[in-house]
Amino acid sequence: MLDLKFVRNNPDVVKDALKKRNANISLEPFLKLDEQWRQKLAEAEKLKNKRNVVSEEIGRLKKAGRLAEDLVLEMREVSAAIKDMDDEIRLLEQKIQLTLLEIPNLPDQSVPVGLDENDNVEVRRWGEPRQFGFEPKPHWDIGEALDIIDFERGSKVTGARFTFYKGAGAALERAVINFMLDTHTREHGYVEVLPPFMVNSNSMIGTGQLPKFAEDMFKIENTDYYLIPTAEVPVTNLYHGEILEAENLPIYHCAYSACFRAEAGAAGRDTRGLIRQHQFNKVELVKFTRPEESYKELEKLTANAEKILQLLGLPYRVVTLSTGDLGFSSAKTYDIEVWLPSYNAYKEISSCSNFVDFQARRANIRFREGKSKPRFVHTLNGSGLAVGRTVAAILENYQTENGTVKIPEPLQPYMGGKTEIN
RNA sequence: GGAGAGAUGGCCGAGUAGGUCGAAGGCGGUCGCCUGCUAAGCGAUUAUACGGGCUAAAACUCGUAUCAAGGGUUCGAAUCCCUUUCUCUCCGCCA
Repeated sequence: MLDLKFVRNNPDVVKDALKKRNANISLEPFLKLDEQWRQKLAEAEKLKNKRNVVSEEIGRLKKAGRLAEDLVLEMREVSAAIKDMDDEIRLLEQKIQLTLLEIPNLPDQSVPVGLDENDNVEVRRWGEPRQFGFEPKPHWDIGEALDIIDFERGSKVTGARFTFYKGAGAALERAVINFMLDTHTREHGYVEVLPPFMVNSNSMIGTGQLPKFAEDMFKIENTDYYLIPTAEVPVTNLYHGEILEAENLPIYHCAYSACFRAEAGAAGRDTRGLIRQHQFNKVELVKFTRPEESYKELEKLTANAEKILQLLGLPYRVVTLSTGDLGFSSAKTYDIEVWLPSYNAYKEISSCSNFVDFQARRANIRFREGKSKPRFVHTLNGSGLAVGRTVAAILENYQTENGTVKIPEPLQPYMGGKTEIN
């Protein structure tokens, strides 16, 4: 959420940002509502002041043993008027709030202006895509042939885009999760959190999934709970409504969770394999920082995620998302894309974003430095990494001509010393 | 699921026969004094949000709101009533 006062005082800056994002939102209704609201508020507050002053007077008179019927009668009417005005004001506030909640974040100056993902800018590459001496197979064929991934039974038991991992497949998934968590906690200084996999709507508003993107999520019937689309939601909201100690910043958390996405509007995309599932595993990195440090921390967070791919020996590239491809809450995002032979392309495996104070304002997460007023922290997060896609990348990049898969060295201790899936 | 108790400021904790309570006291924080240094001590100060005024912006100032959340009674609610949420204790159930 943007600062109400900022939008009021800098409508042109906001309009310009919306244009860069190709967001079709007009600010005019908002500005008009804000004007109305402030006027009504001033009127109501004047009346409330009168009521307070006179009520005090009534108390004084009664104590002195005098009656004050005329004043009581007058105040009865004033109170009724106040009630009506408060109703109007509340209605205006709700409208303003809703508008504000649906305005996306302002892109950072350094974000390339563009229409869509085609305008994303490559920042760097690591590793060389392997030259196969044979026709490489896609991971869904490898997984089925080795009997370690079962797509068909996933569909039978639940539905499309749900999958069973089996035997060495399940073990590999678990190994990747543990390897990532251990690396981030031991090497990169993150404190592990194991969050709830459901959150209430307030938390979803805090990180920006609601009110705009309700159709992307699974809601639990007859409750206010949603399945989390990412651990970002519970972990960022960990400090919802809190004032943090400045000396404790930055706070680094990493978290494993299952992630649930309705994938509304993704029909026909990535229909085969592990790439686009309704449920997948992810290790998430979340940071709370001082405003001055957030962009430096974004670089570090991205590097932490890249490190996993380097250790696993998976080629990747990093791109800066253009204004047209930037997520709703983000001010700047780097996508890390891993090389997938089946796609003959780099495919997103991590998204590292700086939300600046956008989420912090929604979730009311602040910090206090000495005696100064509380300020909003900056929040960041990134996948460190998407586990299913990592497993897919391992299967494809480490496949052998005879259909087996070599296990990357760092994962072998997590697989009981096993070096190959066959 | 049943019965009961509770929710007050950064923290702890007073305050309920409604009235000057944004809220005693303590802790913590900040500033000053004192002390060879540290500790201790003394004094002062210390909520947040929003709106208006004044500003380049602050500071400042005026006002409003906030004692879990929402509603009600009343001229007036931290205090009374209702609903919801959460916490704790006991019982039941359960991995």
